[in-house]
Parts: sequence; structure tokens; C-alpha cells
Amino acid sequence: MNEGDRHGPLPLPTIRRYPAYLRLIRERMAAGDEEISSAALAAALGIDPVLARKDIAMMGIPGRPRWGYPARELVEAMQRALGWDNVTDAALVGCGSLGHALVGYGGFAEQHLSIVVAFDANPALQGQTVHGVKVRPMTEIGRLVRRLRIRLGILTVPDDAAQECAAALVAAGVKGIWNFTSVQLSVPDDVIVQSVDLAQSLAVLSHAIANRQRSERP
Amino acid sequence: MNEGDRHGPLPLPTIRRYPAYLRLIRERMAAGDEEISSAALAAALGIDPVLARKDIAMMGIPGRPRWGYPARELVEAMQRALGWDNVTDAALVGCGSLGHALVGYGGFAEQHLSIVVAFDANPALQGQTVHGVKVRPMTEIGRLVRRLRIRLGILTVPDDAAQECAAALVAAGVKGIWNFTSVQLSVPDDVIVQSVDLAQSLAVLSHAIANRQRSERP
DNA sequence: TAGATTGTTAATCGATTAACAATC
DNA sequence: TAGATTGTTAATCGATTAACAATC
Repeated sequence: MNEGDRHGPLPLPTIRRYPAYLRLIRERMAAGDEEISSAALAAALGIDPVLARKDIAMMGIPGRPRWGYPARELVEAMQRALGWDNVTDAALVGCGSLGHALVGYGGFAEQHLSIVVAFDANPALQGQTVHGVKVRPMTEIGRLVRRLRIRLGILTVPDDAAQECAAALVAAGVKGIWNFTSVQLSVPDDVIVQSVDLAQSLAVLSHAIANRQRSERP
Repeated sequence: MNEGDRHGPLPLPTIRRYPAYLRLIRERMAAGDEEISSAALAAALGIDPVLARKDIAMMGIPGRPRWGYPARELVEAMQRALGWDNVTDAALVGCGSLGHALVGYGGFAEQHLSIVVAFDANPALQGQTVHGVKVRPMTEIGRLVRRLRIRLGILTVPDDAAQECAAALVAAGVKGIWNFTSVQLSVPDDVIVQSVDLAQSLAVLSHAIANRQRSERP
């Protein structure tokens, strides 16, 4: 069955693989390829080729047996699915070292994400410029986010300020929050929170290391 | 069935929830509580209480009907499962802005992770001190990591240096790599890679935002 | 034609949820 | 005792893998 532009929400694991597919396809296009096989995509991600084909089928892009899939169409469809066909303006709240790192990270351009304002509670930072972005006081979140019609907030404040800042972003009309704190934010149903939890990630790694060691010399 | 100290690898979703459980239990202990119910744990994480009970059953800690689970025992068992009962020394490779942010991040102390050396290819950084950690040239990875018996490497270099640095860490005896690049590292079977992929996380968020918008005004 | 690759349907697997029994 | 909470077994659900047909 070809669902074509069904435009419904896609399975999360599929979505998570799209950026890696995109990276590889762009590389291959730069090298002159116009078509790419599910085997090539799968090899790059370390997954089974059928899985790659399923992920592609979700977008309704047909492939040609013996040739593979049209690279350009794949890129366009994946970018559309991810909302990366337009630039998304974002507001960063919290200009500590992690906030600095995110503003300075060049990789977001590829994902059409652009941090256009930054906020911090520290008066010493206010007015300063971080990688071309001016730091404003927290009290201006409402006014500026609303005026710039920003839909995405990036939260890199200390844990104890997280809920309060999230509320300010939501009140200003943000529709999604990229949460780098370890607080479970409470927001209205129509706002989406995506958390990057370093403790979670580290837990998986250290559990695996600790466990291997135990089984090797018990 | 009570599996007790089975010490086998636990399901990943369970492991990922342990840090959040730990955070809450420590808070409640600080407030004087000595027992905690599965309902309290579940509420803090936004999950079903049975799921919390299953996660606890994995460690073989019995609870008391009408009382809950013994807080201290939970903390000890979870820390043991995560390998957080001892301090883990780590080496950081790549002192760009993200590397700086990680060295400066205070939260790792809670997880008994300690960054004890840092490396960078930039001669201008070498010899400088970042939050008390001296930056060394890349060429010393082998010697120092081996001498300090470091088992965990943190990779925060540009993508094109990632595989090379990973190989150096592995050659020096590292057993796990916390990978902040977007490269799929190839390492021997006995080395574990845990990746923090910001593009993946952002993809989930922007897909959700883009999708809601489409369904609201189609 | 032969062969590589896509596409589809069924089986498996793991995690979560539901239902209910056991216990303090 | 009554009631809250733990503990266990079965059902559901989603994603991946396996098997095989279709197609250029």
C-alpha cells in the first residue's frame, strides 16, 4: 500500500533515523549519485535494509528495483516530514556554558534551526552578544518571543528555574520546548516537550560498562 | 518471582528511568522520608505505578504493602546497577564549546563521574586549564589514558575527527565511549558506544511541531 | 533471461498496560 | 476488619525481523 503524503505523525523510531539518512544522502549526492539503495542507507546506520525501506515507504516515495531510490526526492520528503523545509526561529533561555555551546554550534544550520534571541537572568550577561545573538533579561521573554512569533524554545537554565522559564515560554506562545534540564516540565497539551537527558544517557553507558566488568571477572 | 541480585543486564528503558527515580528518592530522603511508594515514583516520572514496581522488582528489593519501598535500599541498589557506587574517571577528547560545557557541568558529581583529563588538537588550548582540568595534546591520549586506567571516554570533537579519536581511546584501553558527534563509530565488540545525537532529538520535536500545525489548519 | 533490488505480509520480540491476587 | 499498596500473570501494542513475492 502506498500511503503517499499521508501527513500523519510518523513512528518515533523512524523520525529519529531521518537525520542520519539525510546526512548520508547529501554526502552521496555531493559525490554525484542520483539514486541510493536501501542497503547503502542501512549499512550507514547499522540497521537492516528492510527497516530502511519501511522508513522510506512511510513517505510514499517509490523506488526502482535494481536502482534504488531517487536521492533528491528522499531529501525533500524527509525535510518536509521534519519541518526542515523552512527555517525555524528559536529562542534560547539560559546562557550558561551549555547555552553558549548550543548558540555556537554550527550544525543546526543544516537542520534549518536558527537561534534568534537569547535570555539570561544574570545582569552581567545581559546586553552582551554570544555568537552574534544579543542576551536579553528574562523579563522580556513574553514581549520578544511573541513579537518574533517564535514557536520553539530551548531551555538550558539550572533545574530550579526550569519550570518557571518553561511557563514564560508557553505564555509567550511557544509550541515546543527543547529541554536540556532534568526537570519533568508540566505544560499544556498543545505544547510538546522533547528532553535531552544526559543522566539517562550516561546511565545506559555506565550500566553496560559495569555489567561487562562484572561478567568478565565474577 | 524474586530474582534478587541477578546482576544480568537490565532492560534499557528501565535503566533510563533509574536516574529520575534516584533524584526523587534523594529529595524525599532529604525531607525525612524513609519509605517511598510506587505511586509517588510514577507520578514524578509521568508513568504508570505498575511500571515503577516492575523496575524495582528487577533489583529484587521487596516493598511493604501500605508502606512502600525502603528509600535507602532503593538508592543503593540503583547506584550499584548503574555502576555509580564508585567514582568513574573519564577522559574528555575535544575541548570546543560543548567540551567546555561538559567539563564545567556540576551535575556529574551526583553520578560519580569525574573528568580527570582533557585533550585537544588545538595548540593554543594545550596547557590551559578548563575548570581545573589541564588540556593535553591528542598525541598523549594513549600514554595518559593507559596510565590513569581510564575506562570511559567522552568524545566532543568535530565529526571528521571522531573515528580517529575513538580509535585512539580504544587503543588506550577505554571500555565505553560517550559520543557527542553524529558519526556512527566503529569499535570492537567489547567497547560500548552511547551516542547523544542532538539532530535525532531535534527531529522528533520539529516533526511534532510541524505536524500539529498542519493538522490544525490543513 | 537472470539477478538485484523493492515491496508486502506474517512471525517474533520486548515493553507497557490491564486485571486481579496477595499482603501488611 | 478494611483498605491501601505490593506482586504476578495475561493481554495488548508497536517495532523489528523473517519470509517471500513482485518488478525493473
